[in-house]
Amino acid sequence: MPPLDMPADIIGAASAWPFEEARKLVKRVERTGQGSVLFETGYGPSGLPHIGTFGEVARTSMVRHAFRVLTGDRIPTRLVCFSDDMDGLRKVPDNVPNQDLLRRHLGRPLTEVPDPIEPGISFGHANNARLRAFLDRFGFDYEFVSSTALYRGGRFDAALRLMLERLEAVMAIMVPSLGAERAATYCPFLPIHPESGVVMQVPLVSHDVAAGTISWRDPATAALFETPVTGGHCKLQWKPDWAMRWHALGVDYEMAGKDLIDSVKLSGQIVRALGSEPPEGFNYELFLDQNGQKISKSKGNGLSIDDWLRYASPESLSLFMFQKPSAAKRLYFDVIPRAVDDYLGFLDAFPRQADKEKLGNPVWHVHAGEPPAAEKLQPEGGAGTTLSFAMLLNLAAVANSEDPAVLWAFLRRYAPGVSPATHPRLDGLVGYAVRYYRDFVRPAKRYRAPDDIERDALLGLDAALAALPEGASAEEVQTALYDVARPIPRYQDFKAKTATPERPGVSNEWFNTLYQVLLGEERGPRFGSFAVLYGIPQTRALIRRALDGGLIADHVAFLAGRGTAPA
RNA sequence: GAGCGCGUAGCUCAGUCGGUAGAGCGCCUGACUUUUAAUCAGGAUGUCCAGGGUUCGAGUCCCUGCGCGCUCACCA
Repeated sequence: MPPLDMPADIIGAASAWPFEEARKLVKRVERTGQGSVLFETGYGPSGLPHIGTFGEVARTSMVRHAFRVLTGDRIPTRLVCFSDDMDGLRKVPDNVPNQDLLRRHLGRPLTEVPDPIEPGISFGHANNARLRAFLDRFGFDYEFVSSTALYRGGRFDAALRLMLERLEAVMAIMVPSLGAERAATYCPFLPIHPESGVVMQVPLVSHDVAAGTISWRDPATAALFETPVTGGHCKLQWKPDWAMRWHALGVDYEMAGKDLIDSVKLSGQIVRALGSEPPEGFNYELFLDQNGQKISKSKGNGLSIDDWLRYASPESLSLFMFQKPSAAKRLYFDVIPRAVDDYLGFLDAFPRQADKEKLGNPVWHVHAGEPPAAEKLQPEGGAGTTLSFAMLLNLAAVANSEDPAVLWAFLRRYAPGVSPATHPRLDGLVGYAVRYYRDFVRPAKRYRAPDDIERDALLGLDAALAALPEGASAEEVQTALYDVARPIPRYQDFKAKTATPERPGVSNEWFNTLYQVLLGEERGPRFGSFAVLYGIPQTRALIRRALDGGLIADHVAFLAGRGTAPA
């Protein structure tokens, strides 16, 4: 991290939430005198990483960076992404193949269940690898930690023996939080069955602190087992597990969703019973879908991480995560363009801002204090401006093209000399806009068949286009358009500004016909400009496809290919 | 039952330390165009949920209430 060239009082007064969070840690360090700080995020590898996983790592990284700035980077920090991969497989996920295979392994640790996709590797390990690839894709600085590896490697042994020693205290914390039925059988230790390998949820028969063992009975056979709590022979129940981990690793900071408020409370009490201080942290609000429902993987509502990254940059998602973690936010497709344009706007403003504002600017947090320069378009004789994503989406619709090169042709008209080489991030935006067009705009198109009058008019237009000289300008095409329609009574407009009885104007209906029949839209671009950029021969081909019914047939096929019915 | 979040323009939402209410979209007018909507300039729009309190001053802080929604109470 490069040194931050800002006065200490400005940094000290920074009020963005990552700074507020980091100050809790500064106080903690002052109180305890500790020489380093550990951040943790948790992950359950029973499924693929999701957008909440990203949010938690991104937000924790922002707090970590703020802490480093507040302390001048004098206190070493680490971020651990902890995978709870020794957890037993509770139910077979609906969205994976080989359901039978998984069903045979129900109850066993995820790292003992074969992966339904990749042979020769466990479900837990496979999902761990997916998580790491996912995090690496964003360039997060983290250390991956496997629960299974630590349990089996003995890293938790001392903490596990301590918990056994303080079992009464732990029970006293947990039991009141449980229903009567569960309380009667609750035990924080979950022995791994030595024969079946299943993570057993059984009542405690007895325990031996000196030996470090628990005794329990197999409910199926009534056989009595004595199992060491150490060495990976036992796992802990969720809340004691969290607490034990905090204690054993010395976790100083972990945030969690508000659904875990009670868990944080109980785990905090347990970690105190083990003689450690619970980590700092806060509870962020959950994400909702378009209708205000909680996003859940099983329901498949809301937005997946892949959905977002198909249409927008990781930075824009990072910005979304930065903004108001304490408010429940709706997370669905429509918020993407807004997030992208907010991001571009903040990036644009950053160089103009004073230090104090910079520390409050989301891009400072998104880019760990070093936001890149905004890519601007410089029209001839004009000031540079940042092209908004909203405008690019319009352009993609206007260009009626899934080809980024066509959009670049539009952009060069505005600012000659620009290219993907000079504006690589803008090129990324162009790619996103094109995809958005393909996935949202194009499916909504409704092509209309021309009637006889329209058919004649289109034939006339085709002939007029054919008669244009090579390299005709947009204006010449536009003029040709008017001249084709002017003699046709349906399109004559005698109320137009410049209309005379001899030379009537041309009504909007003519253009609307072109949009509806040729582009499948109710509105469209200035047609002269469109035809030139799209290409005169291509436009003529488009007209022919409209006349022979090809456009409608193509669109039906396109929709069928996507599995959607025509609009 | 317990714990939260939200309520601001037609819609979606910002609003930092308490100091004359903002953005985007939409809408209206105009520029450009031979009259259409990539663009540009300008404009209109508010019971800041309600009531009370603190204050010289409250969208903002405190209390109460109303409405909408979420989470937890089995597991993680």
